[in-house]
Amino acid sequence: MKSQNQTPSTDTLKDRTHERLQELILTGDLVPGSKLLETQVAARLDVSRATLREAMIRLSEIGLLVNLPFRGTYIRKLDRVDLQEIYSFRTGLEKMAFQFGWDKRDLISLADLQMRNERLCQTISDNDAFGAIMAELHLHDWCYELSGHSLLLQSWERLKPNLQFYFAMHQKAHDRAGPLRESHDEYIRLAKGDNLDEMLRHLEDHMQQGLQNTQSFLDTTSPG
Amino acid sequence: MKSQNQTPSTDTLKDRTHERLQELILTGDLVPGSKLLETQVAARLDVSRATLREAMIRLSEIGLLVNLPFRGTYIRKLDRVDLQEIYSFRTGLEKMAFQFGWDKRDLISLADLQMRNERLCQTISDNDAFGAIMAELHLHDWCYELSGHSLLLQSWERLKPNLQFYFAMHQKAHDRAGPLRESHDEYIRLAKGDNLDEMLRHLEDHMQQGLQNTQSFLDTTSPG
DNA sequence: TGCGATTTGTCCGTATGTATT
DNA sequence: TAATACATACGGACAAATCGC
Repeated sequence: MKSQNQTPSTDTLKDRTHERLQELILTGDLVPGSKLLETQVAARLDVSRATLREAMIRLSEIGLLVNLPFRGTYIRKLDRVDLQEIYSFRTGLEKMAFQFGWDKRDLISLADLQMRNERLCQTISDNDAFGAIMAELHLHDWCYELSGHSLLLQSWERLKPNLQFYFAMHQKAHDRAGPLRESHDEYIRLAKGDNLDEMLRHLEDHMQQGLQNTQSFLDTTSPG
Repeated sequence: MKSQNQTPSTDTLKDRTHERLQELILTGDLVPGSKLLETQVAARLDVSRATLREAMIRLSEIGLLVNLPFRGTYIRKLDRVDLQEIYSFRTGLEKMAFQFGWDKRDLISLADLQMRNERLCQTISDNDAFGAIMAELHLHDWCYELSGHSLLLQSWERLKPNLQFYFAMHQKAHDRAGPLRESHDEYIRLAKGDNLDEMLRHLEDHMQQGLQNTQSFLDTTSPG
């Protein structure tokens, strides 16, 4: 008996547990650096320890959790170097995505891109910071889907939770956050254009700007 | 302070099981497309089902196994499209690696590269096909280590077993295989030089050549 | 189509080993 | 050093889903 609908997630408890635990991390409900006690978390999520452990393995693979053998599993802590790595890697991935997908663009996919951007602008106008973060990521999903490259898409899907995680931390620290209103205008314009090299060059700037927009608050946090 | 032994693998049975199972796949001991019966494999590896399941999750993440909920876990089958994806993604990753690591090269690391190439040439001379495959991958490890980029290195470490897997299949089908004697001469020369763009351009050719060198036999195999 | 056999998903109790106090 | 807390690992159990006839 399952009145399960909205999310087409697989219907194994392990997978739902994976998603729920990721939620708890991404919303900042679980504090970075803190230890996860298996019995405690299992009880909280109302699953067995075996099921929880299977869910945690995948979160460790992604990088949201860190497992130290015989010592425990901890919520990932992000420092400035980690964030720089995430952004530089993301830049490389997205350049690949545009290279693979460039010739696959058509009217339909470009209209789709346009829609995603409008949704982003809408959430920003609404002062919906969390929604804006999700909308921005969804905007960037576009090029990966366009590429039709499953390994590339997988890699992006693995990286994305780390970005969300950082944004959540950022937003929790200073409550203003999120992308700026016009930050994607040039991005969209170039993505619709016919100059791939210019698009690729812009990506470097775009990402660098995104990094610096969010990175700053780490400097004010206690080191270590 | 613990006296370190040969294998720096972690001490947990789950991890050793992961490695042993990967061995069985990479050596072709387990046939691509075949189903893994948990009780049977667990008995063969002399571990509990729970431990085996935890090990299998990570192999599913890498892509060597495919898990279908309630239906079972299967050994990955690679078709021509998969192989093309692996190679195109690998090309992108390695270009990133050289970009990140280019300015970090010094006499020591270049001597290290030289050594890896000489070892590769040696194994080829010895007609040690399996050793040559490992030596070639180790040669390519160089740029990822040089980059000092943990996400990039991780990504490569995830991709590498898929390459090994394919090489193993290839070698099992036709027993001649492995890299050619001079295939890396230009690669090494450019990696030692001072023209990054030329290096990046060569990578495309190098990978394309590697792909076509191995891809051919898939055409002679039954489709599906 | 249906039914029995098989296998996976999940839970629990428990024992062992490791880290920490 | 001893004691405690916890992760690791096992084996058995059962329901639910799938598979084969």
